[in-house]
Amino acid sequence: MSNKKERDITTEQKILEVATEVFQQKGYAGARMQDIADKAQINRAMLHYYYRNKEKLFEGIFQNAFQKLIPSMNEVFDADLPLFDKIRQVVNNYITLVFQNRNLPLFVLHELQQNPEKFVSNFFVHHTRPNPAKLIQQIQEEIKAGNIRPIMPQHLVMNMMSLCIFPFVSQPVFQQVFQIGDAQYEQFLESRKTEVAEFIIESIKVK
Amino acid sequence: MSNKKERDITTEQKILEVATEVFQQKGYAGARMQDIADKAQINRAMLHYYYRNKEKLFEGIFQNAFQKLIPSMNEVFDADLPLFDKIRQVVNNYITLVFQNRNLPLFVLHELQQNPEKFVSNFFVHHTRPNPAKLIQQIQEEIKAGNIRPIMPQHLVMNMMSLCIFPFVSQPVFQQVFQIGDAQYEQFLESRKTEVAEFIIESIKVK
DNA sequence: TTTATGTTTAACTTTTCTGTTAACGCTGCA
DNA sequence: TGCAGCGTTAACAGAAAAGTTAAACATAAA
Repeated sequence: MSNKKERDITTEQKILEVATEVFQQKGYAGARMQDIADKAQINRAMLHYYYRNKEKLFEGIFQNAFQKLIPSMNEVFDADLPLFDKIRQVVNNYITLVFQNRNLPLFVLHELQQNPEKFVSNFFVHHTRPNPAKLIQQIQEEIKAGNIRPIMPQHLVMNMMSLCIFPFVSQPVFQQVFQIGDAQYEQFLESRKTEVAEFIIESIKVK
Repeated sequence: MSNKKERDITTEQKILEVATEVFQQKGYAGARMQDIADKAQINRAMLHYYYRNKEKLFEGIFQNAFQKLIPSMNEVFDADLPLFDKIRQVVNNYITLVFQNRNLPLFVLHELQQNPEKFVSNFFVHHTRPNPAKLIQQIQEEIKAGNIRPIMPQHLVMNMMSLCIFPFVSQPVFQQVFQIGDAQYEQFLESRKTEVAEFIIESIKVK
Protein backbone atom coordinates (compact mmCIF):
# COMPACT_ATOMS: atom_id res chain seq x y z
CA MET A 1 0.00 0.00 0.00
CA SER A 2 2.54 2.54 1.10
CA ASN A 3 4.67 1.35 -1.75
CA LYS A 4 1.84 1.88 -4.16
CA LYS A 5 1.09 5.32 -2.91
CA GLU A 6 4.69 6.30 -3.08
CA ARG A 7 4.83 5.22 -6.67
CA ASP A 8 1.54 6.91 -7.44
CA ILE A 9 2.81 10.16 -6.18
CA THR A 10 6.10 9.80 -7.90
CA THR A 11 4.53 9.08 -11.27
CA GLU A 12 1.82 11.68 -10.95
CA GLN A 13 4.25 14.35 -9.88
CA LYS A 14 6.80 13.34 -12.44
CA ILE A 15 4.17 13.84 -15.12
CA LEU A 16 3.28 17.26 -13.83
CA GLU A 17 6.90 18.24 -13.62
CA VAL A 18 7.74 17.12 -17.13
CA ALA A 19 4.50 18.41 -18.60
CA THR A 20 5.16 21.81 -17.10
CA GLU A 21 8.53 21.90 -18.76
CA VAL A 22 7.21 20.79 -22.14
CA PHE A 23 4.15 23.06 -22.17
CA GLN A 24 6.18 26.06 -21.11
CA GLN A 25 8.75 25.35 -23.77
CA LYS A 26 6.46 24.51 -26.70
CA GLY A 27 3.14 26.06 -25.77
CA TYR A 28 -0.17 24.21 -25.75
CA ALA A 29 -0.42 23.72 -29.51
CA GLY A 30 3.20 22.71 -29.93
CA ALA A 31 3.33 20.28 -27.01
CA ARG A 32 3.01 16.56 -27.73
CA MET A 33 1.59 14.06 -25.29
CA GLN A 34 4.04 11.49 -26.62
CA ASP A 35 6.91 13.85 -25.90
CA ILE A 36 5.75 14.32 -22.34
CA ALA A 37 5.37 10.58 -21.86
CA ASP A 38 8.83 9.91 -23.26
CA LYS A 39 10.49 12.47 -21.05
CA ALA A 40 8.64 11.13 -18.01
CA GLN A 41 9.64 7.61 -19.10
CA ILE A 42 6.10 6.30 -18.98
CA ASN A 43 3.46 4.93 -21.32
CA ARG A 44 1.34 7.54 -22.98
CA ALA A 45 -1.83 5.98 -21.56
CA MET A 46 -0.65 6.96 -18.10
CA LEU A 47 -1.11 10.61 -18.97
CA HIS A 48 -4.76 9.92 -19.62
CA TYR A 49 -5.00 7.77 -16.52
CA TYR A 50 -3.91 10.57 -14.23
CA TYR A 51 -5.10 13.56 -16.21
CA ARG A 52 -8.06 12.77 -18.39
CA ASN A 53 -6.82 14.58 -21.50
CA LYS A 54 -4.39 17.14 -22.86
CA GLU A 55 -6.58 20.09 -22.04
CA LYS A 56 -7.08 19.06 -18.42
CA LEU A 57 -3.36 18.50 -18.02
CA PHE A 58 -2.65 21.89 -19.51
CA GLU A 59 -5.27 23.60 -17.44
CA GLY A 60 -3.62 22.59 -14.20
CA ILE A 61 -0.23 23.66 -15.40
CA PHE A 62 -1.35 27.01 -16.68
CA GLN A 63 -3.21 27.89 -13.50
CA ASN A 64 -0.17 26.90 -11.53
CA ALA A 65 2.23 28.89 -13.66
CA PHE A 66 0.00 31.88 -13.60
CA GLN A 67 -0.44 31.80 -9.87
CA LYS A 68 3.29 31.91 -9.55
CA LEU A 69 3.38 35.36 -11.09
CA ILE A 70 0.52 37.04 -9.31
CA PRO A 71 1.54 36.90 -5.65
CA SER A 72 4.88 38.44 -6.52
CA MET A 73 3.07 41.21 -8.31
CA ASN A 74 1.01 41.88 -5.25
CA GLU A 75 4.13 41.92 -3.14
CA VAL A 76 5.16 44.77 -5.31
CA PHE A 77 1.93 46.53 -4.78
CA ASP A 78 1.22 45.94 -1.12
CA ALA A 79 4.57 46.00 0.65
CA ASP A 80 4.74 48.50 3.48
CA LEU A 81 7.91 50.32 2.58
CA PRO A 82 9.11 53.72 1.45
CA LEU A 83 8.66 53.97 -2.31
CA PHE A 84 12.31 53.77 -3.31
CA ASP A 85 12.97 50.78 -1.09
CA LYS A 86 9.87 49.16 -2.42
CA ILE A 87 11.06 49.63 -5.98
CA ARG A 88 14.45 48.14 -5.15
CA GLN A 89 12.91 45.15 -3.44
CA VAL A 90 10.26 44.51 -6.03
CA VAL A 91 12.69 44.66 -8.92
CA ASN A 92 15.11 42.37 -7.16
CA ASN A 93 12.41 39.87 -6.22
CA TYR A 94 10.82 39.81 -9.61
CA ILE A 95 14.02 39.36 -11.55
CA THR A 96 15.03 36.60 -9.16
CA LEU A 97 11.70 34.88 -9.67
CA VAL A 98 11.95 34.94 -13.43
CA PHE A 99 15.52 33.74 -13.20
CA GLN A 100 14.21 30.55 -11.68
CA ASN A 101 11.34 30.25 -14.15
CA ARG A 102 12.88 31.21 -17.40
CA ASN A 103 10.15 30.54 -19.90
CA LEU A 104 7.25 31.21 -17.62
CA PRO A 105 6.57 34.78 -18.81
CA LEU A 106 6.67 34.06 -22.52
CA PHE A 107 4.51 30.98 -21.96
CA VAL A 108 1.87 32.89 -20.06
CA LEU A 109 1.87 35.80 -22.48
CA HIS A 110 1.61 33.56 -25.51
CA GLU A 111 -1.22 31.44 -24.16
CA LEU A 112 -3.00 34.47 -22.87
CA GLN A 113 -2.99 36.13 -26.24
CA GLN A 114 -4.85 33.18 -27.75
CA ASN A 115 -7.27 32.93 -24.93
CA PRO A 116 -7.68 36.07 -22.87
CA GLU A 117 -10.81 34.64 -21.25
CA LYS A 118 -8.72 32.12 -19.32
CA PHE A 119 -7.76 35.11 -17.37
CA VAL A 120 -11.04 36.28 -16.15
CA SER A 121 -12.21 32.90 -14.98
CA ASN A 122 -8.87 32.26 -13.36
CA PHE A 123 -8.89 35.55 -11.58
CA PHE A 124 -12.37 35.44 -10.24
CA VAL A 125 -12.09 31.88 -9.05
CA HIS A 126 -8.91 32.31 -7.08
CA HIS A 127 -9.50 35.80 -5.79
CA THR A 128 -5.87 36.60 -6.22
CA ARG A 129 -6.45 39.43 -8.60
CA PRO A 130 -3.46 41.75 -8.70
CA ASN A 131 -4.37 44.92 -6.93
CA PRO A 132 -2.13 47.90 -7.53
CA ALA A 133 -4.43 50.30 -5.68
CA LYS A 134 -2.14 50.72 -2.72
CA LEU A 135 0.98 51.32 -4.77
CA ILE A 136 -0.82 53.76 -7.00
CA GLN A 137 -1.97 55.70 -3.99
CA GLN A 138 1.53 55.70 -2.57
CA ILE A 139 2.91 57.07 -5.81
CA GLN A 140 0.32 59.80 -5.87
CA GLU A 141 1.19 60.78 -2.32
CA GLU A 142 4.88 60.95 -3.10
CA ILE A 143 4.11 63.17 -6.06
CA LYS A 144 1.94 65.44 -3.95
CA ALA A 145 4.68 65.60 -1.32
CA GLY A 146 7.11 66.63 -4.03
CA ASN A 147 9.40 63.67 -3.44
CA ILE A 148 9.12 62.44 -7.00
CA ARG A 149 8.26 64.17 -10.23
CA PRO A 150 4.71 63.90 -11.62
CA ILE A 151 4.09 60.67 -13.51
CA MET A 152 1.07 58.51 -14.19
CA PRO A 153 1.28 55.64 -11.72
CA GLN A 154 0.23 53.20 -14.44
CA HIS A 155 3.24 54.18 -16.49
CA LEU A 156 5.53 53.69 -13.55
CA VAL A 157 4.15 50.24 -12.78
CA MET A 158 4.28 49.26 -16.41
CA ASN A 159 7.86 50.48 -16.71
CA MET A 160 8.90 48.49 -13.70
CA MET A 161 7.45 45.28 -15.08
CA SER A 162 8.75 45.90 -18.58
CA LEU A 163 12.30 46.45 -17.41
CA CYS A 164 12.21 43.32 -15.27
CA ILE A 165 10.64 40.84 -17.63
CA PHE A 166 11.41 41.84 -21.18
CA PRO A 167 15.14 41.09 -21.04
CA PHE A 168 14.28 37.47 -20.33
CA VAL A 169 11.78 36.97 -23.12
CA SER A 170 14.00 38.72 -25.63
CA GLN A 171 17.17 36.88 -24.71
CA PRO A 172 17.81 35.27 -28.12
CA VAL A 173 17.49 38.61 -29.89
CA PHE A 174 19.75 40.53 -27.60
CA GLN A 175 22.43 37.89 -27.38
CA GLN A 176 22.74 38.32 -31.12
CA VAL A 177 22.53 42.08 -31.04
CA PHE A 178 25.11 42.45 -28.32
CA GLN A 179 27.14 39.53 -29.56
CA ILE A 180 27.50 37.88 -26.19
CA GLY A 181 27.33 34.28 -25.01
CA ASP A 182 25.08 32.56 -22.51
CA ALA A 183 27.24 33.07 -19.45
CA GLN A 184 27.73 36.75 -20.15
CA TYR A 185 24.04 37.24 -20.71
CA GLU A 186 23.33 35.61 -17.36
CA GLN A 187 25.63 38.13 -15.80
CA PHE A 188 23.94 40.93 -17.65
CA LEU A 189 20.56 39.84 -16.28
CA GLU A 190 22.03 39.47 -12.82
CA SER A 191 23.34 43.01 -12.91
CA ARG A 192 19.89 44.29 -13.75
CA LYS A 193 18.69 43.34 -10.28
CA THR A 194 20.19 46.59 -9.04
CA GLU A 195 20.56 48.46 -12.30
CA VAL A 196 16.85 48.55 -13.11
CA ALA A 197 15.87 49.91 -9.70
CA GLU A 198 18.43 52.67 -9.95
CA PHE A 199 17.34 53.49 -13.48
CA ILE A 200 13.78 53.97 -12.30
CA ILE A 201 14.64 55.91 -9.18
CA GLU A 202 16.95 58.22 -11.10
CA SER A 203 14.11 58.95 -13.45
CA ILE A 204 11.48 59.85 -10.89
CA LYS A 205 13.40 61.35 -8.02
CA VAL A 206 13.50 65.11 -7.63
CA LYS A 207 17.09 66.28 -7.44
CA MET B 1 -1.96 36.87 -69.82
CA SER B 2 -2.16 40.12 -67.94
CA ASN B 3 -5.39 38.91 -66.48
CA LYS B 4 -3.75 35.71 -65.34
CA LYS B 5 -0.85 37.47 -63.80
CA GLU B 6 -3.08 39.89 -62.05
CA ARG B 7 -5.02 37.06 -60.52
CA ASP B 8 -1.85 35.18 -59.68
CA ILE B 9 -0.57 38.08 -57.74
CA THR B 10 -3.87 38.66 -56.08
CA THR B 11 -4.21 35.06 -54.89
CA GLU B 12 -0.58 34.65 -54.01
CA GLN B 13 -0.53 37.88 -52.08
CA LYS B 14 -3.86 37.21 -50.46
CA ILE B 15 -2.45 33.95 -49.15
CA LEU B 16 0.62 35.65 -47.80
CA GLU B 17 -1.47 38.34 -46.21
CA VAL B 18 -3.87 35.97 -44.52
CA ALA B 19 -1.16 33.48 -43.57
CA THR B 20 0.80 36.26 -41.92
CA GLU B 21 -2.19 37.14 -39.84
CA VAL B 22 -2.92 33.57 -38.84
CA PHE B 23 0.66 32.59 -38.09
CA GLN B 24 1.24 35.71 -36.04
CA GLN B 25 -1.93 35.10 -34.11
CA LYS B 26 -1.62 31.37 -33.50
CA GLY B 27 2.06 30.65 -33.92
CA TYR B 28 3.45 27.98 -36.20
CA ALA B 29 2.17 25.00 -34.23
CA GLY B 30 -1.26 26.49 -33.62
CA ALA B 31 -1.87 27.66 -37.18
CA ARG B 32 -4.05 25.51 -39.45
CA MET B 33 -3.67 25.39 -43.20
CA GLN B 34 -7.42 24.94 -43.49
CA ASP B 35 -7.96 28.08 -41.46
CA ILE B 36 -5.67 30.05 -43.74
CA ALA B 37 -7.41 28.71 -46.81
CA ASP B 38 -10.84 29.57 -45.42
CA LYS B 39 -9.87 33.10 -44.55
CA ALA B 40 -8.31 33.59 -47.96
CA GLN B 41 -11.44 32.08 -49.50
CA ILE B 42 -9.51 29.53 -51.52
CA ASN B 43 -9.09 25.79 -51.76
CA ARG B 44 -6.54 24.32 -49.40
CA ALA B 45 -4.64 22.84 -52.31
CA MET B 46 -3.81 26.34 -53.47
CA LEU B 47 -1.61 26.84 -50.47
CA HIS B 48 0.48 23.93 -51.61
CA TYR B 49 0.41 25.12 -55.18
CA TYR B 50 1.97 28.45 -54.34
CA TYR B 51 3.97 27.48 -51.29
CA ARG B 52 5.02 23.85 -51.28
CA ASN B 53 4.13 23.15 -47.65
CA LYS B 54 3.39 24.66 -44.26
CA GLU B 55 7.01 25.06 -43.32
CA LYS B 56 7.92 26.88 -46.53
CA LEU B 57 4.94 29.18 -46.13
CA PHE B 58 5.92 29.90 -42.57
CA GLU B 59 9.53 30.45 -43.45
CA GLY B 60 8.69 33.27 -45.80
CA ILE B 61 6.43 34.91 -43.32
CA PHE B 62 8.82 34.67 -40.44
CA GLN B 63 11.68 36.13 -42.41
CA ASN B 64 9.43 38.91 -43.53
CA ALA B 65 8.13 39.65 -40.06
CA PHE B 66 11.58 39.56 -38.65
CA GLN B 67 12.96 41.88 -41.25
CA LYS B 68 10.32 44.36 -40.31
CA LEU B 69 11.80 44.74 -36.87
CA ILE B 70 15.48 44.98 -37.71
CA PRO B 71 15.67 48.09 -39.91
CA SER B 72 13.82 50.06 -37.28
CA MET B 73 16.28 48.87 -34.70
CA ASN B 74 19.12 50.08 -36.84
CA GLU B 75 17.40 53.39 -37.29
CA VAL B 76 17.67 53.65 -33.57
CA PHE B 77 21.28 52.82 -33.61
CA ASP B 78 22.56 54.73 -36.61
CA ALA B 79 20.58 57.95 -36.76
CA ASP B 80 22.74 61.05 -36.82
CA LEU B 81 21.15 63.02 -34.04
CA PRO B 82 21.91 64.32 -30.56
CA LEU B 83 21.31 61.53 -28.06
CA PHE B 84 18.14 62.88 -26.48
CA ASP B 85 16.52 63.62 -29.82
CA LYS B 86 17.53 60.20 -30.99
CA ILE B 87 15.87 58.60 -28.01
CA ARG B 88 12.68 60.56 -28.59
CA GLN B 89 12.58 59.67 -32.24
CA VAL B 90 13.44 56.03 -31.77
CA VAL B 91 10.85 55.51 -29.08
CA ASN B 92 8.21 57.21 -31.12
CA ASN B 93 9.04 55.26 -34.26
CA TYR B 94 9.22 51.94 -32.56
CA ILE B 95 5.97 52.27 -30.68
CA THR B 96 4.29 53.43 -33.86
CA LEU B 97 5.66 50.43 -35.71
CA VAL B 98 4.39 47.97 -33.14
CA PHE B 99 1.06 49.74 -33.08
CA GLN B 100 0.62 48.75 -36.70
CA ASN B 101 1.88 45.22 -36.14
CA ARG B 102 0.31 44.24 -32.89
CA ASN B 103 1.27 40.64 -32.52
CA LEU B 104 4.51 40.78 -34.38
CA PRO B 105 6.77 40.96 -31.30
CA LEU B 106 5.16 38.12 -29.37
CA PHE B 107 5.13 36.02 -32.52
CA VAL B 108 8.82 36.55 -33.19
CA LEU B 109 9.79 36.01 -29.58
CA HIS B 110 7.75 32.85 -29.26
CA GLU B 111 9.02 31.28 -32.46
CA LEU B 112 12.54 32.31 -31.70
CA GLN B 113 12.49 30.61 -28.35
CA GLN B 114 11.71 27.29 -30.01
CA ASN B 115 14.25 27.73 -32.68
CA PRO B 116 17.01 30.20 -31.91
CA GLU B 117 19.02 28.93 -34.87
CA LYS B 118 16.55 30.50 -37.30
CA PHE B 119 18.17 33.64 -36.20
CA VAL B 120 21.70 33.02 -37.09
CA SER B 121 20.94 31.78 -40.58
CA ASN B 122 18.55 34.63 -41.09
CA PHE B 123 21.02 37.20 -39.94
CA PHE B 124 23.96 36.01 -41.88
CA VAL B 125 22.02 35.55 -45.07
CA HIS B 126 20.48 38.98 -45.17
CA HIS B 127 23.37 40.96 -43.77
CA THR B 128 20.96 43.17 -41.91
CA ARG B 129 22.33 42.32 -38.53
CA PRO B 130 21.39 44.97 -35.98
CA ASN B 131 24.44 46.95 -35.18
CA PRO B 132 24.34 49.07 -32.06
CA ALA B 133 28.01 49.99 -32.25
CA LYS B 134 27.39 53.59 -33.21
CA LEU B 135 24.79 54.22 -30.55
CA ILE B 136 26.95 52.60 -27.92
CA GLN B 137 29.82 54.82 -28.87
CA GLN B 138 27.62 57.87 -28.77
CA ILE B 139 26.44 56.97 -25.28
CA GLN B 140 29.97 56.51 -24.10
CA GLU B 141 30.92 59.90 -25.47
CA GLU B 142 28.01 61.61 -23.77
CA ILE B 143 29.04 60.00 -20.51
CA LYS B 144 32.61 61.11 -20.94
CA ALA B 145 31.42 64.63 -21.75
CA GLY B 146 29.39 64.57 -18.54
CA ASN B 147 26.11 65.13 -20.33
CA ILE B 148 24.56 61.97 -18.95
CA ARG B 149 25.28 59.89 -15.88
CA PRO B 150 27.39 56.71 -16.20
CA ILE B 151 25.40 53.72 -17.41
CA MET B 152 26.22 50.58 -19.37
CA PRO B 153 25.09 51.28 -22.93
CA GLN B 154 23.66 47.76 -23.16
CA HIS B 155 21.37 48.50 -20.26
CA LEU B 156 20.20 51.70 -21.84
CA VAL B 157 19.44 50.03 -25.16
CA MET B 158 17.70 47.15 -23.42
CA ASN B 159 15.64 49.54 -21.35
CA MET B 160 14.56 51.45 -24.39
CA MET B 161 13.37 48.34 -26.15
CA SER B 162 11.71 46.90 -23.07
CA LEU B 163 9.71 50.03 -22.40
CA CYS B 164 8.56 50.22 -26.01
CA ILE B 165 7.60 46.63 -26.67
CA PHE B 166 6.56 44.99 -23.42
CA PRO B 167 3.35 46.98 -22.94
CA PHE B 168 2.08 45.50 -26.19
CA VAL B 169 2.86 41.87 -25.46
CA SER B 170 1.47 42.14 -21.94
CA GLN B 171 -1.73 43.89 -22.91
CA PRO B 172 -4.16 41.25 -21.62
CA VAL B 173 -2.47 41.16 -18.24
CA PHE B 174 -2.38 44.87 -17.72
CA GLN B 175 -5.87 45.53 -18.92
CA GLN B 176 -6.97 43.27 -16.10
CA VAL B 177 -4.56 44.73 -13.59
CA PHE B 178 -5.50 48.31 -14.34
CA GLN B 179 -9.12 47.44 -14.99
CA ILE B 180 -9.36 49.32 -18.25
CA GLY B 181 -11.01 48.59 -21.58
CA ASP B 182 -9.58 48.32 -25.07
CA ALA B 183 -10.02 51.93 -26.07
CA GLN B 184 -8.44 53.23 -22.92
CA TYR B 185 -5.52 50.88 -23.26
CA GLU B 186 -4.98 52.15 -26.79
CA GLN B 187 -4.77 55.62 -25.39
CA PHE B 188 -2.39 54.46 -22.71
CA LEU B 189 -0.09 52.99 -25.35
CA GLU B 190 -0.41 56.13 -27.42
CA SER B 191 0.67 58.28 -24.51
CA ARG B 192 3.77 56.17 -24.09
CA LYS B 193 5.13 57.51 -27.37
CA THR B 194 6.27 60.58 -25.46
CA GLU B 195 6.16 59.27 -21.92
CA VAL B 196 8.77 56.57 -22.41
CA ALA B 197 11.30 58.92 -23.97
CA GLU B 198 10.93 61.39 -21.12
CA PHE B 199 11.21 58.60 -18.59
CA ILE B 200 14.51 57.52 -20.06
CA ILE B 201 15.91 61.01 -20.48
CA GLU B 202 14.96 61.95 -16.94
CA SER B 203 16.86 58.93 -15.74
CA ILE B 204 20.11 59.56 -17.54
CA LYS B 205 20.37 63.32 -17.78
CA VAL B 206 22.61 65.18 -15.38
CA LYS B 207 20.65 67.87 -13.65
C1' DT C 1 -11.54 27.04 -83.17
C1' DT C 2 -8.01 24.69 -81.24
C1' DT C 3 -4.29 24.27 -78.29
C1' DA C 4 -1.06 25.23 -74.66
C1' DT C 5 -0.37 26.88 -70.09
C1' DG C 6 -1.16 28.18 -65.79
C1' DT C 7 -5.00 28.05 -62.11
C1' DT C 8 -8.46 25.93 -59.42
C1' DT C 9 -11.27 22.27 -57.44
C1' DA C 10 -12.83 17.99 -55.22
C1' DA C 11 -11.58 13.75 -53.76
C1' DC C 12 -8.20 10.96 -51.95
C1' DT C 13 -3.90 9.35 -49.27
C1' DT C 14 -0.80 9.65 -45.63
C1' DT C 15 0.82 11.12 -41.43
C1' DT C 16 0.49 12.60 -36.94
C1' DC C 17 -1.61 12.99 -32.75
C1' DT C 18 -5.12 12.14 -29.26
C1' DG C 19 -7.91 9.14 -26.78
C1' DT C 20 -9.66 4.17 -25.47
C1' DT C 21 -9.65 -0.58 -24.20
C1' DA C 22 -8.67 -4.97 -22.65
C1' DA C 23 -5.41 -7.67 -20.64
C1' DC C 24 -1.44 -8.27 -17.57
C1' DG C 25 1.00 -7.85 -13.22
C1' DC C 26 2.24 -6.42 -8.86
C1' DT C 27 1.12 -5.88 -4.01
C1' DG C 28 -1.32 -6.16 0.11
C1' DC C 29 -4.82 -8.59 2.43
C1' DA C 30 -8.44 -12.12 3.52
C1' DT D 1 -3.39 -19.43 -1.82
C1' DG D 2 -6.08 -16.60 -4.19
C1' DC D 3 -8.44 -12.52 -4.98
C1' DA D 4 -9.27 -7.49 -5.22
C1' DG D 5 -7.70 -3.24 -6.93
C1' DC D 6 -4.66 -0.03 -8.61
C1' DG D 7 -1.00 0.80 -11.91
C1' DT D 8 0.82 -0.29 -16.24
C1' DT D 9 1.26 -1.77 -20.97
C1' DA D 10 0.50 -2.65 -25.89
C1' DA D 11 -2.45 -2.51 -29.35
C1' DC D 12 -6.04 -0.34 -31.42
C1' DA D 13 -9.61 3.26 -32.97
C1' DG D 14 -10.74 7.85 -34.31
C1' DA D 15 -9.99 12.41 -35.38
C1' DA D 16 -7.55 16.02 -37.33
C1' DA D 17 -4.19 17.86 -40.04
C1' DA D 18 -0.98 17.91 -43.90
C1' DG D 19 -0.05 16.80 -48.44
C1' DT D 20 -1.16 14.74 -53.33
C1' DT D 21 -3.44 13.94 -57.66
C1' DA D 22 -6.12 14.01 -61.62
C1' DA D 23 -9.42 16.26 -63.86
C1' DA D 24 -11.95 20.59 -64.88
C1' DC D 25 -11.53 25.36 -65.98
C1' DA D 26 -10.08 29.73 -67.97
C1' DT D 27 -7.55 32.45 -70.95
C1' DA D 28 -4.35 33.90 -74.27
C1' DA D 29 -2.02 32.81 -78.40
C1' DA D 30 -1.79 30.22 -82.80
